[in-house]
Amino acid sequence: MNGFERRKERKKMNILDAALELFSTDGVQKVSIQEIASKAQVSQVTIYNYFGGKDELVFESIKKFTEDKISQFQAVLDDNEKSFKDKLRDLLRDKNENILLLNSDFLRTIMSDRPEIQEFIKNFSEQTSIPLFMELVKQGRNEGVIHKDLSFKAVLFYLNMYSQAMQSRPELFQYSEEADYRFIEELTQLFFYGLMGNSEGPTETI
Amino acid sequence: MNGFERRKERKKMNILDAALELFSTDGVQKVSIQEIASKAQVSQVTIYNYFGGKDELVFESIKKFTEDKISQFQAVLDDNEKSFKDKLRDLLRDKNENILLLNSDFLRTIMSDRPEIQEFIKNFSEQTSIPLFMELVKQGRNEGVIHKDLSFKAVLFYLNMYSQAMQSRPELFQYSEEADYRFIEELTQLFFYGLMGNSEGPTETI
Amino acid sequence: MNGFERRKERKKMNILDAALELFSTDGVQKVSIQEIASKAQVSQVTIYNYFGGKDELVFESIKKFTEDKISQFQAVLDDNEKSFKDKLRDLLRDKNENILLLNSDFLRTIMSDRPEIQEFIKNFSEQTSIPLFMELVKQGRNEGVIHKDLSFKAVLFYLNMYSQAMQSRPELFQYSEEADYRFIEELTQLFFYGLMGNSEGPTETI
Amino acid sequence: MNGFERRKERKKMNILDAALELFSTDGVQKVSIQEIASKAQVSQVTIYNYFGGKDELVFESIKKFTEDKISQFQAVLDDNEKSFKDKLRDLLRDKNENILLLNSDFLRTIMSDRPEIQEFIKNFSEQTSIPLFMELVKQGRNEGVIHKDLSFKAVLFYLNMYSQAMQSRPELFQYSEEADYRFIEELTQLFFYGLMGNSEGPTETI
DNA sequence: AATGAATGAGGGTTCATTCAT
DNA sequence: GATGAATGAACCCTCATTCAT
Repeated sequence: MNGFERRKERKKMNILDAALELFSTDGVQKVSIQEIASKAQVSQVTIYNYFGGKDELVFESIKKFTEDKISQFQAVLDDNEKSFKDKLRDLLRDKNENILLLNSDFLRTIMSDRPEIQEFIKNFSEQTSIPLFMELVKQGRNEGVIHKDLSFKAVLFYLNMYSQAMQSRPELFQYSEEADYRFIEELTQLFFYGLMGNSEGPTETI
Repeated sequence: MNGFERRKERKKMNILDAALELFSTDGVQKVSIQEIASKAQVSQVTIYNYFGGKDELVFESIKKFTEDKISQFQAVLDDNEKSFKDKLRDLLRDKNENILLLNSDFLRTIMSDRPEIQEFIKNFSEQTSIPLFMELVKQGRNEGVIHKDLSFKAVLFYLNMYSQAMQSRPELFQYSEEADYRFIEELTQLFFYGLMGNSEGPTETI
Repeated sequence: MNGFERRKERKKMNILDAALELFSTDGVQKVSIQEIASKAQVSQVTIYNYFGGKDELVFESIKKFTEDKISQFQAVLDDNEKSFKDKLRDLLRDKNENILLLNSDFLRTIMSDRPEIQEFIKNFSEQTSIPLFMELVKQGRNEGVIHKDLSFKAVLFYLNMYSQAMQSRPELFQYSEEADYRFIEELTQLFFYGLMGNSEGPTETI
Repeated sequence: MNGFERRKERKKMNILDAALELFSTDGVQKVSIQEIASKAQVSQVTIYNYFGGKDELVFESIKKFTEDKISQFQAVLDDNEKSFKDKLRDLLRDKNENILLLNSDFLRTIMSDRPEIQEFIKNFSEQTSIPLFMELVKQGRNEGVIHKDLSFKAVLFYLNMYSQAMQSRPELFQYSEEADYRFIEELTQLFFYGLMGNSEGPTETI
């Protein structure tokens, strides 16, 4: 890749990063191309030259978003030293955003009236995201922390639910000064033992 | 209230209903005053006369939304015949929309850049929604289906999480022809006994 | 029609007049809505409110144009006192614009890529313009100035050709100070006797 | 001219050909530099390097257009074997585009607001086009098919009028399967004998 | 009181043109 | 010398909002 292409690629990334951030924060509809251009420090027209229009830009943003997420995911899974619980903790807590089934707020809003994007997400889930995730669940079963009678589908839904909940209230899970350690412990309890709890002693924190 | 005022009040309600439905479906940004006026069969200007502007209309819509929801909630709670589990089922499954902590997609998007609305939601939660909810949790504890060591805050978060997850995938929980009963049972298991499960037999479906 | 409607109607006419004039002069493509709005002394948006968009405005302009022309045409034809030659002179010379088959430059340019407009023109020609014109040709035949063996179609084409040519060079036909009377006489000769001419004496001027 | 210059010249021609074709078809305003560049398979900037800007490109296109036409014209006139009628037929019918007075639609639209182009056309007409044309008229007079009393100016106008009419409705004059031979004959009649016709028998078709 | 009419501001997009390699 | 990249200006259009009846 020569100098031209490298600079072009970098600019495209700038634009996509700017777009992604603004879209996530304010919603696709509300963000103007002008805003994105300003944030990425390019002219509006450059965005049109690269992406063709707002619709396509949104699409590309989503592609980048999912690819970024999945590679983070992959990185965690690939660490053969870690236990299921460790990996889970990394996935759920440390990453500030996470997509297992790729149905974060951001995506859901967009998908509503964009069939091509729906299609893309569906394919991506089935072909890339879910297979990866199955590996993780297998490990959890082998290590005895996922009940063997639970179907994969149910576990997927459950983990995804937790993942989303944590994303939507990240402040509750970060070990900040104000963090409420007891609260986190309780959620761990709930995660592993449910609402009725178990009679045994305390568990580690996820 | 005389005839004039009653007609005025009815028109206001028409407008709010129309607005709420459109806002929920398409997002606040995307819905134009013209659309709302058409749906409510009034002139655009009438909306301005009644509400002052789009911002105020959004605010009033949210107020109505929360009040509607809370009265549904109240209705369920007030039925002294029902057990905790029954009430929970009604709240989680039967209502197609539910707000415990009032942080549905719809609201979260709007709140982002509207401090007055954030304030309103916060106050409403603290003063109206959460107290109601505490009643429910108490009943659950008394009936032994909520572990007594779990803090109210944790239970609140947990239930809210389930509620949201069910809303985001309503198709998984409706008893339609294609419903996967085993899946629903499993989620019930997860709800009460967590990921590790319990050694006992099956539980009822929530 | 009340005051509201009358004012609205007048504004619509202002806009159509402005549009028509600019379109004729500079071409549809080149004229911006803003220009039309300025000339008609309304806001751009008013144009959108009335006509919906540029395409529709163009269409309405054409409709008005054809209707105006046809009523001028009708007025000439309706005068039962006039001979064929007199009417022809009025049609060809006095009116600065004339449409027999409605294929003036203006229209031809627009029609090229607008099937609905083509359709409209075709229908208008067949149902309104041509029938009127046939009346005129009949009179010409009866008065012996149109050779009886000439088909209607050929005469139509011929007159239309003259009409267009005169429109495209109006300065040659106006009785201005610089007018070249001999030239006009010659064209009359050509009109009635063709390139080879006849052996008889001079004819009147059309 | 060396290899470099020859290649450059060829590129210029490609560009002019592409421009001319697009301008004629879609109008100057509607055609973008990008379109021309694509059709001519060069970069946009090359067009700027060669021609300086769209205005100049339009001008050069017109020059090429007129030169092409006049050399076609010249070719027909130079054939000393052909009679006036034969030449006329070639000019009017066989060539799909023809400019005698150079006032085709294409040119007229452009000229409207471009004084330099108006000037060029005027000069070209007076110095090149019209003198050539006078040759033709002389031949017609000598062969007795143009009445000797008709001024050159009138004949010019007349032929030009026919030429344009034929261009604007080429389908009526092509000897296609659906051609209406009687119609063409009638127009020939009109051409030579005018609206009143002559008493003699039929004439050949032009 | 209620509404049809009117508009300023802003959004997405295209284009002729210049810059920089 | 030729080109991919970049842009200011302008266009069509929509929307929240105000005016005038």
